[in-house]
Amino acid sequence: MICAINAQMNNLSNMQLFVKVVEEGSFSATARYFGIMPSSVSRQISHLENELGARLFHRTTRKQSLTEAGQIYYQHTLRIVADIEEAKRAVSQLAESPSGHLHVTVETDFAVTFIAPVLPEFFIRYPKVQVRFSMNTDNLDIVDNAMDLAIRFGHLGDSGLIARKLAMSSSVICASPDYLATYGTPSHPSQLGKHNCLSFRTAAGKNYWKFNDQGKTLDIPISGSLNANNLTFLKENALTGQGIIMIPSWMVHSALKEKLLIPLLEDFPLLPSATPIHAVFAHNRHLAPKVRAFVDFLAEKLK
Amino acid sequence: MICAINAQMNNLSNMQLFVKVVEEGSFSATARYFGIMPSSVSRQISHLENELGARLFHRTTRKQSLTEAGQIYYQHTLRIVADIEEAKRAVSQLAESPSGHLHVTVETDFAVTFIAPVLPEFFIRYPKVQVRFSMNTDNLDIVDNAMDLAIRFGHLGDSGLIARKLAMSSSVICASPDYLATYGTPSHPSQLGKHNCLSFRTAAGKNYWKFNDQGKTLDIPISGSLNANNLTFLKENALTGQGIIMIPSWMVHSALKEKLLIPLLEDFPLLPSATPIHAVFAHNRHLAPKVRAFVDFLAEKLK
DNA sequence: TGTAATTACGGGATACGTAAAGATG
DNA sequence: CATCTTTACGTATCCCGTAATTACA
Repeated sequence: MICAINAQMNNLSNMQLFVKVVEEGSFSATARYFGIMPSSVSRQISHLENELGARLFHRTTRKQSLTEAGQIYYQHTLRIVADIEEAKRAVSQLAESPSGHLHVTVETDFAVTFIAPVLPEFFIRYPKVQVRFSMNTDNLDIVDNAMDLAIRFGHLGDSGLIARKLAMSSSVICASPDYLATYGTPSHPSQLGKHNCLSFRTAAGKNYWKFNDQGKTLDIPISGSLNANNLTFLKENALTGQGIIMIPSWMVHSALKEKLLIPLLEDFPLLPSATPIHAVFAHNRHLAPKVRAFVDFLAEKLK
Repeated sequence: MICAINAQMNNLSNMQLFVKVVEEGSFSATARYFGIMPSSVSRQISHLENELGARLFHRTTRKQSLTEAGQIYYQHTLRIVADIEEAKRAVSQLAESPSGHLHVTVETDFAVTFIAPVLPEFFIRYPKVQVRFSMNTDNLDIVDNAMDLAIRFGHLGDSGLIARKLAMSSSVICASPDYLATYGTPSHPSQLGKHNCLSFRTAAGKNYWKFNDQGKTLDIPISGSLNANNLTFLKENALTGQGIIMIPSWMVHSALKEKLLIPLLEDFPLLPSATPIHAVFAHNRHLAPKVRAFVDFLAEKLK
């Protein structure tokens, strides 16, 4: 069967057809315009008339004119068809170039450390995107909160979501020179039990630090005077000599360099050796360009 | 809008479905509302997303929220759906009760004699109908001139049109007493050739008057000083004694009664004995109530 | 475990194009 | 006679509902 361009003209709404017939003043001309058979035009107009319960055209085989009902319907449909086109255009624009509002949920420290520095470049590259960050200690549900993107540490609780690895985050054990001068420097993980360990509280609530001691796994129970769910807060307390912390390296990069914090137990690698950082988003099909652009951008910058 | 039973939901546009899903916040609830399967809702939304090239909902199997594209689309479609309903309503109203403008083409004299006297009652009965008369000597093309109704004498040239007989019109031969006193009273059709016959000119241009002479048909060629395409004009000339006219009885009803005109050759019936008067309109299906009302009204009044 | 969304699948309604008929200028 | 609308008809397509699957509370 030969059917011009598209298999089914079903998508071409009766209304669009009707408007075109009015403008062309001919069924045949309209059929040629859309690349369909005149019989289809005739049937679709008839169908429309049946639905409305009113004749739209006075017509013979050679010419036609609008009935009053047809005139009224045309006034309405002309606007409707234009509005439909406009609605498609508005949505498709979002689907074509990165633009619109991008909602991201991310842990504060990661945002401050990694995202903030590169955001200016992102905005220059994608001026039509506006980013709204939600920084929460607990993982926000992507669907509940209409988030386009989440940046998650470690293993992913979300299933059915697309995850793209942005970077690996390795942690380090460290303390301030003050603290070490006062309480001593541990030379083996087992000595941590006697120290004041400032621990980070995830939603899961981890109470152990794991080490690799020459192939053996050491599970060291941690205790201390301070437990918090904010890395910056932990770091500040370590800097003031409150105790020993395990913290992502990137959080203390400059502090280590400036000897404000001293790395500990470097012969006993932490387990897992590194934790992945993922960008998590809801779907692969029809992924909004704004999301793709941001994820690609972060992946590039964190490479 | 309750659509429950209907076999095919094809008419239910994707847009209406989308709007309902947004309002309900659930695919299943929407399916229940429309009386269709949840799988249909899922597929139709997916189809819509494919057409638009953008995801409309963030969703898991339990809940959903609008994407930015979805929000924008919703703003548009909400209005569009309302406009579609309004367009249907506007047209259907015309299709339900007699209302709107009714365009009628009719011969002047018939309108003056028969229609004008009963119009007040018509307007009382159908106050929402406005009638616009086009009085032309030649038959107006119904389609070309977007006429809803034509009132036609004699045999119908229009084919493919619906005709409803309103009345039979019989004609009469007559002249003024003055004329007859001056030129004599014909006692047989054959004598008409010697008289001044004022003839009516139809589009066809009839040059004969036909009589039934005891079973035999007489074709009498007509000639005279006056030929016109207006019955009132002919009648006025007859009244002033200009000649003999053949004219519909109803045109001269009172003139005959008041002896201002005298019937002639009453023993020789005219052929055809009576001419039908038809209401002619373009279609039977979806006949607009305003048209049906007017035709029924005329048929009732001319009964 | 119960409910919601998705996907595969089969049957039936739908809508297309072809073709023929009717109408018109 | 060329062109336009309409209708009949056969077939390809689409869409629905059923049912199985996966995900989530």
